[in-house]
Amino acid sequence: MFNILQNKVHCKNCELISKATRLLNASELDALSKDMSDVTLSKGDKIFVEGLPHSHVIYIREGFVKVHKIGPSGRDQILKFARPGAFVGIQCLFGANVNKFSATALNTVKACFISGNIFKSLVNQNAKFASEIVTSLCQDELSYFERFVDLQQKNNSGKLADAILYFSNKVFKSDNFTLPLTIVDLAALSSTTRESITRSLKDFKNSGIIEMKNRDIKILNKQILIKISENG
Amino acid sequence: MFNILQNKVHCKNCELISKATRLLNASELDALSKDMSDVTLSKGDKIFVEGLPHSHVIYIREGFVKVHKIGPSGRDQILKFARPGAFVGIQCLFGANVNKFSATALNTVKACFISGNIFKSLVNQNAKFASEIVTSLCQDELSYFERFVDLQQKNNSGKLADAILYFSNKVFKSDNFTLPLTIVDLAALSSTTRESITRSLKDFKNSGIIEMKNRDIKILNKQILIKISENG
DNA sequence: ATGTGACTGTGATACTCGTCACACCTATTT
DNA sequence: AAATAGGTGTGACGAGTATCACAGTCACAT
Repeated sequence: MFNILQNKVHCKNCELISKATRLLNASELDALSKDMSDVTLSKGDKIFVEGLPHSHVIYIREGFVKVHKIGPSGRDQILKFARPGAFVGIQCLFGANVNKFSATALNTVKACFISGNIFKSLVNQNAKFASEIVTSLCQDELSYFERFVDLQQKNNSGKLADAILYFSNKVFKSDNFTLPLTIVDLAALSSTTRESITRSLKDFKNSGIIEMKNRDIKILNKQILIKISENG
Repeated sequence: MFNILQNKVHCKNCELISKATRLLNASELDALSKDMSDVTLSKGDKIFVEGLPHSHVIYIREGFVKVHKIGPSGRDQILKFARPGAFVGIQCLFGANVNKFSATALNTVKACFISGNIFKSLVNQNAKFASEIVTSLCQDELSYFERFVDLQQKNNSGKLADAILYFSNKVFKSDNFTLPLTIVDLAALSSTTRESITRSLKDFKNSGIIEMKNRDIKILNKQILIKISENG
């Protein structure tokens, strides 16, 4: 459950300070630090709930967070993952006043809750900080464009291969890792169904492309996985 | 073809100045105005080509622009439309140094080409301007999220209904309008095929939901169209 | 030890939709 | 007048995948 730490560290001494925050001056850092709450969340905790009024921007310091949204058919869809160093909820703060998506902790997460007013005023008074935020929003949106066309056009195997390669290359930087997701999450990420993911995974195992026990994955033939991702 | 006007208007006198640009001070406005080129483009002209190095941010003053991206299967996909008042290419300027999407004029377009360096320096030195840019990026991204889940989960009729309702409600604010798109574009927008759009349109006509001659559309039963969009 | 709930595997079935092939239509060109 | 190109309509077909139903597994609580 939500656990607000008493002895929180001042932002200026935080070793996980973001690139943007580093550009704040002393008084801005003080204001931020005074305002923010340092929180530890457990697996499954909702950080953000779609539809509720927006209140805080969240800075992820540790852990793995899924950012997801309910579609018109009621199926949940993972938009992206937020990992240490990422802000969650900036889009809702500036672009709406309600949460347009949810965010859920996939394991133990340490995060800083920054009230929207403070965050907005920092953007409004410090151009360097704002510029850094612009940069991260832009990078975010570009990768989202990529995903957009990929998910539209690839078949289920291709989408699953993408997901596995994402974890291998971007997250764990290893061919041997433990998925922080359930099969249902994998389906929400790949925009397909639980059953289809099961079947594709079975294909991959039978073809000797991966080994998988519980959520431990070992990639045996990355080249084929890449081919499947490209041709799928 | 590209036609650079000689007698360009100073930005401070432009009646189509953007909300963000209005927040620049006199010297910043001068710098922007001195740098930018005022260009008129014809239908079909490419404003931006995916894969080429990024050079300018484009501000649309008149006309209708499609922003599109080639997917892994080679099919083109429309990410969004840019209309008067919108900047195109900010994401590529800050998030990459090559164009990650294309932009094409759908009719006669008047646009200002602003060199990337100038735009970046404005964001870096004027927090109010930057904040406005952040806001528009955020709004943009939220509407992508919406589209993202919609296109994943709706059937072809639902997606087509969405497209028609978009033009009726957001663009022309009328139930009677001329589509600025070909059927092929409609397919790229709805993330389906030309043939499927033809068939769905035929359904809509046969059911008395719309009338359509060439690209003139008249919505006869908007309620049903909304139902199709919601249930599709 | 028994129940409960979250998660996963799998078979049968139906249906949407993408693909291919071809015809047609309107401009514009030569 | 013929040729070419871009855009559109339509029929037949099959692959891919969503859906449904049910069974099995595991962890945890009572």
